[in-house]
Amino acid sequence: MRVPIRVDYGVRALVDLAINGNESGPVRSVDISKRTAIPRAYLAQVLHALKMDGFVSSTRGPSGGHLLARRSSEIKISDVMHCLDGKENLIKCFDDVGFCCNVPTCAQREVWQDVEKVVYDLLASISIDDLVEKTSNMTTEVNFR
Amino acid sequence: MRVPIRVDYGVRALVDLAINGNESGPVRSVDISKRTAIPRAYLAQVLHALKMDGFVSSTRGPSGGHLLARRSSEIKISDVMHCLDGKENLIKCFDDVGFCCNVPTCAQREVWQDVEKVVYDLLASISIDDLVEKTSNMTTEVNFR
DNA sequence: GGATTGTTGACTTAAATGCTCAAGAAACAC
DNA sequence: GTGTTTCTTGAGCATTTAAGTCAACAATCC
Repeated sequence: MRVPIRVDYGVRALVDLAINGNESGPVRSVDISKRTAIPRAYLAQVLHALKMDGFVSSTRGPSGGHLLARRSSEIKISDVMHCLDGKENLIKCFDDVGFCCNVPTCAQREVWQDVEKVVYDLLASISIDDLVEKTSNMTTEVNFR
Repeated sequence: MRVPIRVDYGVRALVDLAINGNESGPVRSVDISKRTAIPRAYLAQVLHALKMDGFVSSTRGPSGGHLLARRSSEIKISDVMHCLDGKENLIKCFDDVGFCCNVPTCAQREVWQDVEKVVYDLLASISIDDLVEKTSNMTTEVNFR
């Protein structure tokens, strides 16, 4: 069980946008890439996906770039997960009828559904803003060393 | 994020062993395969992995087969998960230092660790025996229709 | 010896993942 | 207009992983 790095990239990009965007105008994806160490071209794809789901807005041309389209406190990590990890389920037999559940009694189906729920509930309790806060605390600690 | 079907196979096989094994002697993997709809050859691999981690025992030859090596109430789903989903982490940067955390401030690392914990805690609260119970309830319901 | 069962390793296929590249399209400056 | 800058979009690529098959082998029992 593994979370695709692309989801982590998405979260990182949004946190970066929350910190460096807004007042000072759009943020170039190249700059995000430099700060977050996410490969340029790949980040472009991630940002585009985030745009399609309404998390960020973008403008082209000089002084163009990306901005958060919602308040950072209103973007939950579960939303980002859903956007970037696809709409597929934790295990195939959820949607693919007859894949594994051609067996009349399948008790563990419910287990996997519970796992999915527990993960999404946890991620729904954390917003981009929460991570911004945490990041700024970490930075402070570093400065005080 | 997806749970490998092999983990589900493992759980199903163990539930089948708990139901059909024990008193009546070892259970042939072919029989498990027929009842659970798990491909024969693949099931053999799964059973072997389960044996290596001490969940089942096996004997060869005629009237050979597999048996639970522990009580079904003492096998947690989290154990099976650990056995069959490998010892890798939810996201690469956990172990692979410098993979994504070359950035000094990485707040979401902790988030992914929490997700991992929450999943394992849930799976640790469910035993093979719990699933046997649930299965027998399901079967009863079917019979009463 | 012969049938039966698990063991083991090699192999195949298909899909997903992470990533690059290049041609395009909008926006802005001149 | 031209040119530069930025995002957009689709194609393509390399690697890994998952799921599964197969065949030779080893142990066990009759």
